[in-house]
Order: sequence, then structure tokens, then C-alpha cells
Amino acid sequence: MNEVAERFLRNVRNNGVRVTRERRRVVETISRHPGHFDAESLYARMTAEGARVSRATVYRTLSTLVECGVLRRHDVGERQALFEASIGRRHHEHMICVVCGTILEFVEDRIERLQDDVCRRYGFRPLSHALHIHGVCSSCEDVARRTSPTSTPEPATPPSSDGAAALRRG
Amino acid sequence: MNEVAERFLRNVRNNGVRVTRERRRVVETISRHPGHFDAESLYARMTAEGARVSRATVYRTLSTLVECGVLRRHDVGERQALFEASIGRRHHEHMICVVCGTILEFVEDRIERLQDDVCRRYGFRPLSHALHIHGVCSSCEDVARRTSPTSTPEPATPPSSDGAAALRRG
DNA sequence: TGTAGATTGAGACTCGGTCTCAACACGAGG
DNA sequence: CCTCGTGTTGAGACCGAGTCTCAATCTACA
Repeated sequence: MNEVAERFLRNVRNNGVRVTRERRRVVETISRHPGHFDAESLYARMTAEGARVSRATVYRTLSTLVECGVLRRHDVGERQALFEASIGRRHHEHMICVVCGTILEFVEDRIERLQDDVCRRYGFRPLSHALHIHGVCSSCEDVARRTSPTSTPEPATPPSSDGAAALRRG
Repeated sequence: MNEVAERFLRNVRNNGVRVTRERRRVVETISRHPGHFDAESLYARMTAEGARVSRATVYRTLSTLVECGVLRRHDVGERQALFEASIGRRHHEHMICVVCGTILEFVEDRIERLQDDVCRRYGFRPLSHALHIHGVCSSCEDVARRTSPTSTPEPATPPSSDGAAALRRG
């Protein structure tokens, strides 16, 4: 059990939630593979690694971990939700490449401040926010430029539909 | 057939897409009921109004209209997609009240500019973006303050899950 | 008006995710 | 360490949003 996993479980226990064998296993697997992931591939990875855990438990544990504040959930695009460890990480936004599915993260305090301004103007009390920029990352842009140097490269389908497909790969 | 519907159809035809009875009917229904809507309730409304149109056609037509640029699609939260007419409207962002489901729109050029800055820094070519702020709108805040003036009102469940539920109502 | 090819409809299907409920196991209290 | 209340699990049925199939139909161009 690595340190990240222990921090996860401490946080879970502090929320009055029982630490079961299955939850430990979920947390361990997540902490061994940092980055964004979806529920289904986590489940696949766990069963591939020999864990006897049910799909329902994986989905339930992910929700629990989000509630305990150790995981963040991102609804990016039209497909399945993505999760990401949030312990020890500050809030950030995402750029999603619609070609290769890469997710770039960025922090921009000035955007956050402008959001607060807007909320104040509207008397809206913000609880959470998400900023997703869909587009083409620099390396995919390079590839496209090399293969067809005359025309501006464009993804096959609009970002709204292809973005999610790309994300599944990521 | 009102003016908005005609503009829709002109745009559709310009995209080399056939104008069928069903598509006309979809466009008419949308243009008679402005605001955000989801595919299922549009289908329900159409059949309730006596249109003989299939669910598949409604979904297909919505995708077509998005491709033709007359509709925008928003993946807000974990449930179904929302659509919104985009003709004659400039790009805007959304604040979603997790209590009553109201969707507030706002425009903030400075945020757009900062996004462009970030993209430039990362060599990322942006195609589209979405900024969603989940929180509590002023009137829900007022209601909560009246009913329990001692404690800061808080929605029952975190915005990530309740936001979508609220949206379904909206 | 004829015709090629786009579009439709009914319903099966997919996919991400949730629910059910009996069996099980965590952990507080003794 | 043991007991017991109750939170948790697993298998698979179920759900809801959305897509696919393919024969029949319709649009729009010539």
C-alpha cells in the first residue's frame, strides 16, 4: 500500500465510511495509475489484475470517493465520466485534443477571478465549475501539417462528438 | 412557419441537406419554444402535438441541425444533452442552479481572451469550449435564507450529481 | 415526370450506469 | 477476542439516452 493510497483511505475513514477489502483494492489500483480514467477501464484493469470485485462496487466506490473529496469527476463530452485523484492537487481546467484524446491541464487564476466577478454580478453562489476547451494539440497539429501541408488540418468529425470518442482512448 | 424557422431551414438547405416534412416539423417546434431543451422532451412535445415522427428522426435531425450550425449542443452534467438555437445568438457560457435547474447565460469577453492566451501558450488550436458554473441562483438562495435563516443553505447532494437532476427538470 | 439517392420509422440494440436483495464483513462496544 | 448491528458486496436484472438496421418512402434535380 503506497502513501497516496493511505492518504485516500485516511480521508475515506474520516468521512465515516467503512474501509473494506474492495475499497482498499480500488484505491490501490487508482493510486498506482495516476491520471484520468473512466469507471469501466478501472474495472477492466482490476479484474485483469485478478481482483474479485464487481462492476457495481467499482461504480459505487468511485461515487463514494468523489463524495469523500479524494476523487474528482469530470463530465467531458457525451460519453462516460472521467475521474481523477484530487488529493494534493489544486483545481485546474482541461484542454482536450479531439484527435489523439490527450488531456492537457492548466491553471489560470485570472479566469477564476473573472468567474467570481460574474457570479457576484448575478447573485449566484458558485459551488463548482468546469472549463473544457476542445481542439487540436500541438503534436497532432504537427502531424497534420506534415501529411497535408497545403490545407489546414481539421478533425474528421466536429469536436462535440469526436471529443468523447478520443477521450475514451485516452 | 415563423421567421426563425425559415432562417433555420435556409441554413439547412445551404448545407446541402434535404428539407423533409419531419425536419420542417422539428424546426418549427423548436422555434416556437425558445430556450434549452433535450431530445426526449422535444420528441414528447412533438408527438403530444400530433406530429407523426419517430424518436430516431428527432435525434438524427438534432445532430443534423448542430452540424448545420443552427443548434448548439451542451453536455451539462451527467444526463442527457441539451440543445439550444444558435442562429442570431452570440456564444455564451452557462450558470446552472443545482436547486431549481435554472440556466443563466452570461458573456465575458475577458475570459474568452484569457482562454486564447492559454491555448497559444500550449500551442493548442481551440475549436470549441464550454464553461459551466454549478451553484445556487439568487432566488433559491433567498428561499433557503427565509426557511432556515441560521445556517448557510446547501443543496442536499453535491452539484456533480444533483446538477443534472435539476437540469432535467429545467 | 422519372429517378437516384437521401431520409424515415419501428424496434432491436448498445452502452454507461444503477438497483435489488440475500449473503457477508467491518468495527464499535462489551 | 467475540458479538452483533448495520453498512457493503455481487450477480445480474434493469434503466435511460442514444444509435443502428433496412425496407419503404420521399426529395430534388434533370
